[in-house]
Amino acid sequence: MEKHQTTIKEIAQALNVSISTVSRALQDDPRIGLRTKQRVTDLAKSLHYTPNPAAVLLRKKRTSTIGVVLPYLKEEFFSMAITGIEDVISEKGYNVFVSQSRDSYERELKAVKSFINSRVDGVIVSLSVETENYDHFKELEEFGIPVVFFDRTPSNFPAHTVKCNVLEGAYKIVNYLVERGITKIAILNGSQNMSVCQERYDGYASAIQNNGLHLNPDYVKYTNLTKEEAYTKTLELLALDDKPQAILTFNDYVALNAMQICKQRGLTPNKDIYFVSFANLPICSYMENPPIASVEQFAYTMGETAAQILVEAMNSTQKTLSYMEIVLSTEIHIHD
Amino acid sequence: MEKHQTTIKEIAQALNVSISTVSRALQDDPRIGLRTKQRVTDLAKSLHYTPNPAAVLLRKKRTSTIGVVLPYLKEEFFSMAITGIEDVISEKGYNVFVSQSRDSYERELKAVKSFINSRVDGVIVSLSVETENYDHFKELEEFGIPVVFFDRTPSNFPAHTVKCNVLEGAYKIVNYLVERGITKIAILNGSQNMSVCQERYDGYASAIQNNGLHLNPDYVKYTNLTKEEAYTKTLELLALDDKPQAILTFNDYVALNAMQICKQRGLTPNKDIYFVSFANLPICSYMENPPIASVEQFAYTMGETAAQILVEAMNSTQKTLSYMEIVLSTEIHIHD
DNA sequence: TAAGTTAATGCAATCGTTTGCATAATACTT
DNA sequence: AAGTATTATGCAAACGATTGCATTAACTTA
Repeated sequence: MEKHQTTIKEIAQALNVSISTVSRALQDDPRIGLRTKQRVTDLAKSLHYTPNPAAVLLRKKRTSTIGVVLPYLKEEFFSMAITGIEDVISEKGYNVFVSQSRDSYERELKAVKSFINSRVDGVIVSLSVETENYDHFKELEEFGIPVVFFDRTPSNFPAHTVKCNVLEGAYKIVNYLVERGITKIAILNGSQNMSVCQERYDGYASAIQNNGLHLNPDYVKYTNLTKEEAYTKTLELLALDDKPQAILTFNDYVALNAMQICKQRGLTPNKDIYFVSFANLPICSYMENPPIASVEQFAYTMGETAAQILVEAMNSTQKTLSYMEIVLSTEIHIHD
Repeated sequence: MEKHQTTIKEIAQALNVSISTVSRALQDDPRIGLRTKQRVTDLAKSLHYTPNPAAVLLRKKRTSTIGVVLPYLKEEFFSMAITGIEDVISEKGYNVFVSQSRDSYERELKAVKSFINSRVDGVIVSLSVETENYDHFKELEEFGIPVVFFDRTPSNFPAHTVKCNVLEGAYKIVNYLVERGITKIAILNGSQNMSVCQERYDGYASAIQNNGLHLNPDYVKYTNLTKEEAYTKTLELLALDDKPQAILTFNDYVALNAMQICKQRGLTPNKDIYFVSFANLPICSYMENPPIASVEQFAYTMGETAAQILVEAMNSTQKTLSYMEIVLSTEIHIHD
């Protein structure tokens, strides 16, 4: 295997100039004469010269690579965010490493460690459900690698963050239900330790209370985002004497699973029991009875924004003491 | 920014030994005494030493990184394949770069070029619909970078490939329909220039003919996999005087789009007109009326297999003259 | 105890670039 | 024509690791 790759040295020898001249010519350094520059670039092109990234890194200490860790690639929300990140980052000449935590703390940790080993210039993260310890991100900072969190952001940990105004979204969507005369509303949330879940709950709770309704603790469920828990918690809700008329779910995937179990119990989702959800993913447009309303979270924009902040952070030479916290506003989509 | 990172040299100075001793100690070279080895590894650990990948690469000429280019991350088929690739490859100590072509030849080309620049050790590809020219893969080979294709493999281009026995799958699923008494079967295929599409057609055609049925050219449609073409070609089928009773689609996404337009025309999919499809993606389990049968393609296994072949190819020193062509057998799932 | 082994460590070149500091070549003044 | 800018190039030392070869220290053994 191992085919030969042209080096700057060979170009120098072939042209009978020094290595530094070639290097400078290729960088369009004004010190190099036009004729020489021309000869160098011509030869480089014809030999398919490509600078050895290792050598460049060794000097420049930049890999022009960023790492992204997120729960699941297969969730449209994340793959759309990736696309946003890619579009911004690749335009700036960076490469992207993507790693899935599959909602496991262990895997997230491993991914971050491996990003440190490969000396990425920056990292974008959306936390796994399990993550409660943030030491691996502290370690990144110790290595001088900036980090930006999006959507699933840490709580009580200072960092650049990008998220949606989940509180407002939850508030608005509950309001919408109440306006339609639906008053018994449950919430099938994510894990308690995720700040987005806290905010969802807060929005939900204040909408309930501002409408003079009773905040029923039986209506509040948390899940670890697995299909199993979506099932059991939904069944718990259905088993209540005073069944809820509607369920606000953490996201469309939780909604899908909850709806599936409802069907199995003979209930027609969004007829017998309403669902409202977060994300508004394209897959929902294929559903027979999709959630009647959802909070759009602008995954692509989130990715873009996170990437922009990261690029800034990577380019600023001095250590940042202040962090950016971007909150994008949400939008409610009615599906009927 | 730029925090300091421990080097082998610093460890050497601190311990008053030579750089080479430290290097060897860390590699557990038998030449180094046990006491020294212990002191070195201890100090390395306490200083959070991590070898500089650039320096290692410069000597070893291996990045321990592979690149993956595929159409869409958001398609479950591909994200499952990625997971298979990741599992194999990360166990062998490699990192994975993922890039989406979004079914554009341009983007695929760019991704491959950037993989060359960053000197990945190997590449796994599933072609974009548009790709008809394979020069960028030839270039990879010129750089000594092995390539493995999966699922969407090139035609008339010698290479390592992993795919399913699409022909057999198509044959079996058409047979299944015929057994159920359905004889007017159309095919809504992908692009003509993809070999998997050719095979789908061949399986379809021979099943039709072996059952003594008429191979109606009006029933054969090709699409570029966009939603729009799924719509228009489905409408063309619906507009025929002799409407098909069932449609075999390229994959579940095409099926979803085709079914959507049927609904818009007042037809209930899988009641008024049957669908059978390829892939058998998890999302289909959430559908009201999913395709009545589908050909399972084992995305995860494909990813795993492709990764294994790549690892082998990367480790073999001499240039391979023969290529592996793995054909996984398919399985038919009946959904009613 | 001198000679011969063996075990442990060090030297220095190398990988392909970049870059600060010379130096050489040319052009510009007067 | 000699002195001074100006422009174009080259030298050589980094960057952080690996590795073939040389060297030193320690241990046997007769």
